[in-house]
Amino acid sequence: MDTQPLAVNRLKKRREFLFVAQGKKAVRSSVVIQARRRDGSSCLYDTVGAGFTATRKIGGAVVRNRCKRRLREAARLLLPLHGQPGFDYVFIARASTSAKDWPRLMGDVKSALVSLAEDGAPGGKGQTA
RNA sequence: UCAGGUGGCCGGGCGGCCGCGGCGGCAAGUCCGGAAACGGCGCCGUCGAGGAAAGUCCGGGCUCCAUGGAGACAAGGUGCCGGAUAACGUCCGGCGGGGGUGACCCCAGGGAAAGCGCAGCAGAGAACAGACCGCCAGGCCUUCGGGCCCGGCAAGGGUGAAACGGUGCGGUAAGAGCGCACCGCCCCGACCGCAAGGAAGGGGGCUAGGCAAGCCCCACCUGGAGCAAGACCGAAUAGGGAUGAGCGCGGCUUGCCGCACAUGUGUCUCCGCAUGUCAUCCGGGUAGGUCGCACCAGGCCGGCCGCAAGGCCGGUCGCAGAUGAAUGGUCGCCACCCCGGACUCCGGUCCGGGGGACAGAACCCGGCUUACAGGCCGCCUGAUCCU
Repeated sequence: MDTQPLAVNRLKKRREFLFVAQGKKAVRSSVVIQARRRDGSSCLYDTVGAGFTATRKIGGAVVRNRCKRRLREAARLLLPLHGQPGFDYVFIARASTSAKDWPRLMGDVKSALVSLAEDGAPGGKGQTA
């Protein structure tokens, strides 16, 4: 239980997204979050990774950009508090992400992160599968 | 004032709190990530989406590939004339045709006496037309309603997208450009215009049809692919080359096979298994990284030329550069619009609630097309009112 804020770095490569997609996921009405523990060899245990996705199904480029920005802001505020060190997260926008009230969107993100942390390993040592 | 036409412009503003990307300056460490290439970390300043950034439909710049020159053919595109432009299928000014009382709007608008082809249905007849109903003279018959035969005709009806000129008068048995007037059409055409084209006037009794967005003919244009272009740097693994060291025998297809041998391993032998080279360097090159990458057919202001598109000259400004993709998230206030309520000196005031479109640069320009809440300005037209 470290109380220090975690450093967040962005996932940018396609293979990183595919890797995280093999992990657990938590579904809320305005967001889907996937999480997976990174490989032990190259792991930095004081950081978390974050990536953002909005499919074409959500809307045009304007809507998808807005969804990713809102999720990015939510992740910036919540991930250092509720993310698990050594894990990578992928935030997937849903149809209601762009129009959801900001406090409710934050609530969805927070509860999804918390349930992923409980599900996963107490103390950060559990299996990813 | 109402209705309409047309050209242009805007696409909310201000402020908290938190955050992102570029550039410049200062400051930098035995710092962080990475094998490396390279990237990152602090502070200050500054800049940071659109009129369509969209669709990717044209035209260029730029890059690589191909290419001796010229022509022919094929394929695709363009299609009145003149101008603008780097260029265009764009723009401007004209011409012709069509629509509208008008401002104005719309038009793929070359060629149908080069050739082929097409015209469904309806209708009597549709391309060197045709006679169903109908009209008329004569003959015959008659139950006096009309019918039949032979000939003349195409005015009227009806069909159609289109029926081989229209209206009127004359003419005739009935009719017909048969004759005449006007309109239309065809041919010639002084003169005007750079041209498309216009056109006074003259002649012709009317014949010459439509579709080229069916093929075609004519004129002109076009090499291909695209910034994931392309250039540079550059792991691991496999394979290639060079040098040095190592290297037994036999076979041949000359770098492979077989045997032997060597090395490693299990305590040693037999036997079994594995390897048959090692070191250094070079080149190509994947993941990855850097450049390309933002200063130009540039914006604004003024002057001159031009009806205009636009051109020339001078001044001034520096104006996004991301790459799982920055330019934001959130909360207030104001302005605008709509709805409800209250008050009112009928102009508004106050309170509450709601709304703000289409849409996100991706190498860069010039256009086109399409989408769009709401709003502003100029000019013009037609009504109506007042002076």
